[in-house]
Amino acid sequence: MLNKQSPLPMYYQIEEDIKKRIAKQEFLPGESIPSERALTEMYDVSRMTVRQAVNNLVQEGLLYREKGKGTFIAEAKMEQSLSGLTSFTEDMKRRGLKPGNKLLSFEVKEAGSPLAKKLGMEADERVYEVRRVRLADDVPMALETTYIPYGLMPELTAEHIQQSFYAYVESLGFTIGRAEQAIEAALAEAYQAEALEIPLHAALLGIERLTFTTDGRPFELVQSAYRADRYKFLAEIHRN
Amino acid sequence: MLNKQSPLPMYYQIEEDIKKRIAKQEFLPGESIPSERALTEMYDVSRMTVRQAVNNLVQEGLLYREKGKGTFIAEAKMEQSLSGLTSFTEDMKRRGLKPGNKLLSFEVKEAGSPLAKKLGMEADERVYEVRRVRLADDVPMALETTYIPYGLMPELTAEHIQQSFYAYVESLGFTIGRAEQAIEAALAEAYQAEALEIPLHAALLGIERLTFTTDGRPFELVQSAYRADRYKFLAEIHRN
DNA sequence: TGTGTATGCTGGTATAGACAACTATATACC
DNA sequence: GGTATATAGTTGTCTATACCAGCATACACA
Repeated sequence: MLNKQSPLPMYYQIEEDIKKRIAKQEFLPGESIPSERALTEMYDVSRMTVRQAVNNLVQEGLLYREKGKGTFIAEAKMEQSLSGLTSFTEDMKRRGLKPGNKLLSFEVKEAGSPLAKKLGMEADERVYEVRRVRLADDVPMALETTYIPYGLMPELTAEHIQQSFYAYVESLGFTIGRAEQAIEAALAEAYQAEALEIPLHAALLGIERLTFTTDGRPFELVQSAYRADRYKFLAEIHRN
Repeated sequence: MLNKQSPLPMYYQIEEDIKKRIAKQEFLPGESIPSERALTEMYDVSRMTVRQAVNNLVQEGLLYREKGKGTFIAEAKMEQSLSGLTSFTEDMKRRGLKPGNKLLSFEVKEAGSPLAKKLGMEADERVYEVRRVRLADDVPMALETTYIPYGLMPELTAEHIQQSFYAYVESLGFTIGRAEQAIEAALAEAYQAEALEIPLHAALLGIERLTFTTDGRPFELVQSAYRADRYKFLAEIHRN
């Protein structure tokens, strides 16, 4: 069942196995999974190891515990994990659309005061400014401007951005942690209407995202304007 | 330091103590906290207990770990915890505004097909429908319609809703778990413009929230239209 | 008929110890 | 001066065990 020699920790292998069995409908929503002590015997590990695996799945929302009764499968979610920090590309693929890109500009300029404050840098330091139209099934979906501190990654090229920026960031040894998002509604101005091929004053969904590494340094600020007629923002939140 | 007789678990007391010391700036952002073995001695508990406390704080985003180096304080967040499932009332208080309420209607009616599907019930079952204008500092902020399955809480009154609905739900023995939110932009229609005292075709932020108990049963569907000129939706998301 | 109560299950908390993997620093050597 | 190498400190993983608290059931007793 488990590979004790594997470099993958055993609690992780157990997680994957339980996920697989839920996916195979071996366990059904509302039913309980075997007790922790039973899993201890099944996987031949200690109970603490089982608990580490189960805790992670509870954290993800796949399982829930009830003291004195057992651990149960949660109802299936409406979509494959709404939560989590994803790129436009991942987001569109998940929705079954073909993601596309049209680069409008790629420049390095002085940050200026408001931007510098958000990105935790000095106003006279430089940032990359990348402006793009984002496409879904070849139709304009959003107008997006990304700001990245130049000092953090002086080797960055338009290609890195166009391919997988997050993968590039992680290849530099940063670990992507969390993001703060502000979402608001607005009316399309002339330049937005033109780029997105929509009427003037059509509804837009504006999303501003500030993304941080795990040690709390901001590394990108993204300002997007999505066509309201084609895009809904989906999120999942948990009670503390 | 810790009270070993307390009904509060020791890992929880340790969490609170570390939080307090961060708040007091005894530990500063970017600095490391004492090593797990040091904390083991300080609190006179086992290392696993310390790890349980620290793990929870890492989960909350207050700390982050680096293998082989230590555990560090994360940078302060821009606001007091953006994440988490909160009511309109809590949300407004957090923003420093005085929350208010104007009840438009409180009815029980047949769910009908689309609603029933979302709430996991039959189309001929009944739901509460509560329509309200939400105020902030006495100014209309949002138009809100809430649907609640009648069968789940047949004793519900307008007062429960007006005071603290979530507290009432939990007093019935349900545990509030997670919510799925869809956020979109729209233009104000006539009835919305009137209720919110804004021009026709002004921008609106539409939020639809489906809230579940921990065992996966949906118990409320809320459809809100917020004035875009006065409201931004803030969220925090984490990388998986 | 009902009502305790004992029992055996569940998850929750906590201990003490072990070794692995990773990081930084000091030391010895060339 | 530069480069291995040892070493000590860190978090990561895992074991084996113990007792507590909540829950359901069966059974004895009134």
